[in-house]
Order: sequence, then structure tokens, then C-alpha cells
Amino acid sequence: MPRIKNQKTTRTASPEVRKNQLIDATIMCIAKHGISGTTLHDVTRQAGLSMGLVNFHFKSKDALFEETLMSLAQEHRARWMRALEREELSAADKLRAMVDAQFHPRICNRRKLAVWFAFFGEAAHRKSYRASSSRFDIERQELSAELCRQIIADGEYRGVDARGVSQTLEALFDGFWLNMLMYPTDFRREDMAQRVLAYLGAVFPDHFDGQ
Amino acid sequence: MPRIKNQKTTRTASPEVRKNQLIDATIMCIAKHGISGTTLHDVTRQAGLSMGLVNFHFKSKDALFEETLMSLAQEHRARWMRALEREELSAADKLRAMVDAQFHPRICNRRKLAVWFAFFGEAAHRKSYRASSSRFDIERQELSAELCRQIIADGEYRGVDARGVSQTLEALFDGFWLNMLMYPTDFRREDMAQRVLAYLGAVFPDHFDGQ
Amino acid sequence: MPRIKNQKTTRTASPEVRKNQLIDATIMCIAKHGISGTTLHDVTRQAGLSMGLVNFHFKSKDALFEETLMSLAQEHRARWMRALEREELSAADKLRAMVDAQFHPRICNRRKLAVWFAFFGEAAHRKSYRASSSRFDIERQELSAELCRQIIADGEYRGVDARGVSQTLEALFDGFWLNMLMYPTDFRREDMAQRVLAYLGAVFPDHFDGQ
Amino acid sequence: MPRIKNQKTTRTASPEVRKNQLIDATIMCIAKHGISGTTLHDVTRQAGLSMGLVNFHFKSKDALFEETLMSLAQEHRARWMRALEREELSAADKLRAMVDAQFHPRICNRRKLAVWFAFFGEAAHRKSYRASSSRFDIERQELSAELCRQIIADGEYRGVDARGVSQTLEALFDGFWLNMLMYPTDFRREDMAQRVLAYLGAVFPDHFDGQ
DNA sequence: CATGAATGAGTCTTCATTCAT
DNA sequence: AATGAATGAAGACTCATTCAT
Repeated sequence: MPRIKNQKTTRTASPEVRKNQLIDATIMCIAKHGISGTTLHDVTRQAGLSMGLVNFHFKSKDALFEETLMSLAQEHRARWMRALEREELSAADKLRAMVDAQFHPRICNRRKLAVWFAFFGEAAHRKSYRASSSRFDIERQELSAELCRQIIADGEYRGVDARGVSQTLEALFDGFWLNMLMYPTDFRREDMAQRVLAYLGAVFPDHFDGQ
Repeated sequence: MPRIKNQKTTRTASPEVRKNQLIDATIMCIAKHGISGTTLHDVTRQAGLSMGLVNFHFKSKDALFEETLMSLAQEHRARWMRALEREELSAADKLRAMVDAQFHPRICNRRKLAVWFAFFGEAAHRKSYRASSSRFDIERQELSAELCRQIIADGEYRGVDARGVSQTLEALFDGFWLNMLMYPTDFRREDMAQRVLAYLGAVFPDHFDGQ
Repeated sequence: MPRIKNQKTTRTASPEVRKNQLIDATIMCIAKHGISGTTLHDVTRQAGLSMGLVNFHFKSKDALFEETLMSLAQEHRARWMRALEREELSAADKLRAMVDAQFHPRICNRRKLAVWFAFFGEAAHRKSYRASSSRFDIERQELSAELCRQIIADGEYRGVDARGVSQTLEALFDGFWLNMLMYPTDFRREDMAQRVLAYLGAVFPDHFDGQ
Repeated sequence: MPRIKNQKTTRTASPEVRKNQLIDATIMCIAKHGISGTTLHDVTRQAGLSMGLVNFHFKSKDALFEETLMSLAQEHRARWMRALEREELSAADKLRAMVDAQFHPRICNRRKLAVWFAFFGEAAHRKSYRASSSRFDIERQELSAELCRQIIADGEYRGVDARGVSQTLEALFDGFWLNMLMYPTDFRREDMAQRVLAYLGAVFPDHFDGQ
């Protein structure tokens, strides 16, 4: 049953290529079997490579997992960053773009959600996993807080706490992700972005109304 | 080093007592070392019992873990159920009580959150874990949706979708839990219930205002 | 081809018994295949036990090897100590007894010599092996130096250096051991004790003459 | 960390040069990590060459080790042979020269002693190592026995056994080497040659007296 | 000649499970 | 009911050797 992915690999490839191949295979395997259920045998078979290769390109299984998480986190960051860099957008539009990024099918699909929560499950007792996630999480939350501050300054929102909204947004992102993973038929990707926007509409009615 | 909890256990105890002893030790160990990092050796040592005992009282390691999750889920359910059974409360009060239950220190502390997310991390590829959680999750969500419906009927909330609010509540619960686990200094238990109530205040201003 | 040594082992034995069984098997294996050529599989098969047992009774393969060396060193020490404790013997007789101990067939046989030099070969880069050997070596050399001092005081040996003789004795012991291991037909156990005594006869003619 | 010795090797060098480069690196590595601790990766890195080179210039890792031992043995032989070829020297002088050769700093230093005993440790179960050593050992011992015979014939040494003395010399050489390796502060090179000469002085007082 | 990525057999180690006591 | 020694399968990791470039 070996599910060979690339029968036709060049015998020697650049380290960068191999590492990415292995990271992709790791994501596949973790999604299917979880972190503890993923063996190096699985990963290399999935990648169509030989057993010893992981320890040639990565310091250890753990290092492979860490780089996998990092890769996931960076892919995620790249997506929400893209929107924020467009100077012509208003603060509210940028926030909307962040929501879209969060639920983009490339980021937010069953496979990747499974991997994210596999890592979150280990994060409680793995400082390194926590560190990898937190860096980007904090950055994103600060950016969304700043956007909220701009929206508040722009409108009539006495008493709205920017930090509170940004923290609530984070919770909604993570909470919808978890529920999409656990109950995919009840929590469908297309609806979840709407739910977040509905929340923003309740908090900032002048900026997020008719959606 | 072994943190023996009960050096002086009676040599024979009722199966019920022993099982709970082992389940408590399992929660302790999973919180500290994660699911895959928890060995039966660890669990029995933590419980102050002997290695062979687990397989005597539980069919297997897996069965122990499943019963541990079940125990956790039932403790959780008991807490929010208590409030809902008090007939004298209004729908809004019951919803408030559910929020309180969700963030009660007995339910929502670092140790138990770590265990919850350890299980969520495995849930993607373990039907049995998913099943244990889902039963109560669905029940709770239906109850909160019903409460929302009552509140909507009671007030002037045209266009508010009960199911949407209850799903958003679920996401907030889970999302705040995750962030409390990952960033305990930024997401403090005392504040999180307030954030949820602030959300409810934004959606149902007549019922959840002054908080 | 599994060379089972004890088909009839009681299923559970005291840890002490098992550890010695494993140490004996280790000596056997190192003698046959050297240190790096000895696998835990070999050792446990030789002992007639199962693979996992070594790591149950010893912290690691390395720990097993260290305890093996220690066991060898202590057996050796016990033998030369026995003679030195007999108060009725003269200093020269005690020295003679030490020589006999060094070449006693229980200590000085092909198998054990092979193991000793296997450890010496690793000692250069293993502090722990060096430490295990050195403790007893130093003790023995100090005792032989003391005996030499008594002999010198007892006779007419101007200009003889006790420390020099005791160091030379050490060298003879080790050097004959190595040559007995490498060239067993040329360096026969029975003759080697005589050669050492001939050396002592040349240095202390009044005390070690007619041999 | 990799201690590259020759960063700028000409891309193509004569096989002889490459082989010696690798043998020197092997000696370095064995001294530092022992035989089993020495990997081809280590050796080639130490030599500043690429992984595949060893198997290009040597049939196998084992062949490299054998040639390393051979190289060591031949360097040793060359040194004591040089003295014996000087016809003008007396037998006693030649013997003295052999002792000097044995403790010459180029032969008898921590690094090379470590390698010698690393090989001795394996010799018990490696015929090829035993063979490489023995050829020269036997030659040397026969030569020293012959010298002893000449000295005996030249003097008044009734009852002295040439073969016994030459075997004792061998033992002293090896034994002092081992002790110099294990206890370098107690057994210092400068003193050890003296100890051997002291032995010869005790056996052949007319030829080796005043040292 | 030279390189270094790739291979995969071999080993240590861990650990759930069994079972004699 | 309880114990903990024993088992052996499974998995991470190492490393000599190969070979395309």
C-alpha cells in the first residue's frame, strides 16, 4: 500500500526541495494519524523517499515537526499580511481582509486544521511549539487591535475597547476553526466568515453593516 | 522524584475508587506530558499504584484515555446543566449561567484546558474522542440556541439568528479556552467571561447591557 | 542458533540475579565480539532472556557495560586483597601472593583478558571507564609500593626506589596480560608469574632468590 | 566546529597523498573517539575531504582501519630498525637504542598510544589486526633476544635466559605504554625509559649500570 | 578524480500488555 | 485484587556504502 507520491524524483535534489517535500508529507501524515501516530516511516513513504532521509535533512523527528509548524505558520502569516500591505484600503477593509484570510480555503481546510490542532494539543507542554505559534499570533493580534483603534477613532464607538475586540476576534478565529474541524457539516467554511463579520457588525455597525 | 500521591492505599479498594484514582492521575499526566507522552508507568506511579493495575481495571490504555475524556466531559456537562435546571431563571440568566459555568475555575484551569486540547488534537483522527465530545457539545449548543430563541422572542431583535449566535458562543468558548491555555497572561479567566457577555450585550442589548 | 544458557529460568527472578546473569552474558559477548560488536540482542540471547530486559534492569547499554567493568574490577580486587589481609605473611610473601593473584586462572584467562583490553581500548575517550579501573589500580599500586618499602627496609637494597619497582610491576602485569592475549602460545600463563618473580629476584635477590 | 584541516586542497591529488591524508585523519579521530566512535563522516571532515572519498581510495572502512594500523606499525618499526642497522654500535647500545625508540615522542604520545590500544582492544576478535601487529612484534622480539644473547655471551651472566629477558622487555614496553595512556601524570614518558634501563641494569649490571 | 545526497539494514530504546506469584 | 518482572513489537536514529552528477 505504499502511497508513493512522486515516482519520478530526480535522484539528487537540492536540500530545499527535499525539505519541502518532507514537510508536505508530514502535514499529510499528521492530518491523517496525528502527531504521535506519525512515524518517520510514514512520512518518507508518503514522500516517496527512503527512511534515512529525514535524519539527513533534519536534525531529528522533532526538528522536522517544528519546521513543519513553522512552515504552516508562515504560510498563514503571508496570507493575512498581503492584505494589510495594501495602502489604499481602509482600516475596516483591512480587517475584512484579515477575516477572509483566516477562512481562505488554502489555509482553512480539514487537513491543515487537523495539523494546527495537533500542534495546539502538544503546545501545552512543548515550549518550542508555543513559541512558533505565539510570535505570529501576537503580531496578528496587535495589528488587528491597531485597526480597531483606527475604526473607533473614525466612528462613534464610545466605550468600545479595541483590545477586547481584537482578543474576541482571535477567539472567534480559533473557536470556529476548532468547530469546523470537529463538526464540519454544522460549521461550514463559507458561513464562518459571515459569523465573524456579523460580530463586527454588532460592534462597529457603521463600518460593518450590510453583510 | 516520583510524586506518590497515596503511599498508604488500602490493599484492596472498590473498583470504582481505583478507576477514579487512575483517571485523576491520567489527567495530571496528560496535562504535564501530553497524550503521547503519558505512559502507563507514569500514570500508575502518579496514582501511587502498581504497573499492572491499569490493565486490570481498564481494557487497555486507550480505554483509560476514553474514560478520562468522558469523565472530563461529564464534569463539564454537570456544571452547565445545574443552572439550566433552575426553573425560576430567565433565559438570559440561564445563558449568563452557562457562560459562568464555562469559565468556572474547576472547569477552566490550566491543567484541564491542557487535557481538553490534548484530546482535541487527537480528535481529528479518533472517532471515539470526537464522539465523546460531540454528544455534549451538540446538546449544549442546542440548549443555548433555544435560550437565544426565547430571548429573541422576548425582545426586539429582528434579524438576529439564534443558531448563528449559539454557534458564535461555542466558538468564543473554545477560542477563549485555547488562548487562555496558550497565553495565560494576556487572556485571564476573569476577563474572558466579560468578553463573552460583552458580545451578548452587543447582540442582545436589552438583555445584556450593563456589564 | 540461539545459544540458550538457562532454559529453565524461573519466570521472575530477583533483580540481583538477573543483573548478574546479564553481566556474565556481556562478558561472554565482549570477549567474542568486542565492545562495539556486542549488541543487546546478543547479550540477551546469550543470557536466554528477552530483548527488553536489559533496559529494564540497567539504565542503558552503556550502564550495563560500566557495571560489567566494575564487576570485573571488583572480582580482581577481591583476589589480591585476600592475600594482603593475611597478617602472618611477610611483605615478600604478600608481594608473591599479589603476583599469583594477577595470574590466577580465574582472573587471567583468554576471555577476561579480552574484555579487559576491550575496555582499555575505550578508556582513552571514556572517562567513566578510566575512573572504574583507576580506583583499584591506584590502590593496588600503593599497596605494592608499601610492600616494597618494607622489603627495602628489611634488606640491603641501597638505591632501590620502591615507587619505581611498584610501577615496573604494574607495567609487567599489564604487559604480560596483553602479550598473553595476543600471543597465547608464546606467553603462557604458567611462565609469566615466573618472569615477574625473576624480575623481583633481580631487584631483591635476598627475598626472591631461588625461583 | 568541524576542524577542517585543508580547506584548499587541490581538486585532484595523487592517490598516495590522499590516502595518507585520510590515514592521518583516522588516527586523529580514533584517538579522540575510539574505533567504534569514528565514522567515515568524521574522518573525511577531519581531512577536509568529501564523504565519498574513503570508499574511493579504500575498499571499505575496515580496509582504512587496517591500513592505518599498518602505517602506525611501520612507522614504529622504522624507528627501532634505524638503530639496529648501525654496525658500529655494541649489542647493549643497540638495546638502549631500542628502548629509546620505544619511548620516542613521535611514537609514544597520547594520541598514538590511544590508537594503539584502540586496536589492541579489537585485536582479540580481529585476526587481521592481530596479524598486522604480530609480524613486527615478533621480529622485534627476536632481534632483542638476539641482542640479549650477545650480551650474555659477552659477560658473566650465568642463568640469565635471553628469551625471558626479551619477553619481559616486551611486557615492560606494552605495560608502560598502557599506564602512560591511563595515568599520564604518574607515568611520565621521560621516566619510563629509565625504568626499563633500570631493569636491564638489574639483569645485566656490567652493561647497564650507571643509569 | 571528487562530491554529497540517498539508501536501508542494524541497533538501542520505549512501552503496552501479560502473567506467575 | 494487586504486584512488578518479563516480553517483544515498533520506532527513532546512525552510518557504511552507493552512485548520479
